[in-house]
Amino acid sequence: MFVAERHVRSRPVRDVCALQAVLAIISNKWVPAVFEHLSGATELSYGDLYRRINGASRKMLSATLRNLVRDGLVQRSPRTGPPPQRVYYRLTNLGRSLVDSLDGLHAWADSHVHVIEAARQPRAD
Amino acid sequence: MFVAERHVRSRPVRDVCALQAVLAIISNKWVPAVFEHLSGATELSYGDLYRRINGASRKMLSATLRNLVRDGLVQRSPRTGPPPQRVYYRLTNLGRSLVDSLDGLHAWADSHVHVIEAARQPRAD
DNA sequence: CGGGATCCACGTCGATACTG
DNA sequence: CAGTATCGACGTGGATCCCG
Repeated sequence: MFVAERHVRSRPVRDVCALQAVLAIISNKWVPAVFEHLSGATELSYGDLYRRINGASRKMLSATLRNLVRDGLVQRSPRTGPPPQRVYYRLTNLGRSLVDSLDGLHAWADSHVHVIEAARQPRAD
Repeated sequence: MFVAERHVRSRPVRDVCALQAVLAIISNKWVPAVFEHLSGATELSYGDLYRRINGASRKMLSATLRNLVRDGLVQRSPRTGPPPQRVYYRLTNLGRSLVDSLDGLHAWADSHVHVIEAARQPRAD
């Protein structure tokens, strides 16, 4: 896991691994969508998320949520009651702080992604 | 590529795709390390980077740099001169702005990654 | 020195079908 | 409603060898 731990003299390389670990989490295809929707509501059921996130299969949504719960970013709250049982998901405080920290990158992406895609054009495709 | 473009009524979902595109770039294993090292110097040669980034094969470093150049985040400057030819890489302005925007997430990762890993423990590894 | 070509292992993602 | 099981497609990453 440790990418660079030597030659740490004057320059940063403060902890690329931590960043990598977080990137590994949020770069899973449906994580950004889940974050986006959960940050816009106090809590959403599995079905709510499934309907809102277009394109994700149930399996992928389940796996995504399970991983986020495992990492303590999302809280799972099953409603043990009448037959149509529902499971609600919400961001934990940790999850919200991550979404907040992601905001800067999010804004950058919104305003610069077109520049990147434009730079890619010259190479066909 | 477009994950969520429908059902954009009142809630955000401002542009998850842009974020995903950027995440797809920076979540490539050696990108964070390359960014880190290039942001700590005006320019570094291929060999410099290869020596600094421990664990990366030449192939992966090449591919990583090629992609970053393609996306306009890194500039490639070959030194056409004496036999031991060298190729220098440096961040473009676009690349630097991305690294800057990544700083918030980087800081978050440094201070919270241990919490996440602690949360993961209970499930045996 | 700075790469590219090839082959292979592995993980992610998707479609489908099935269960409590 | 809320998932799990299985399979297959694809992409990333790594090792090795070769080239200018």
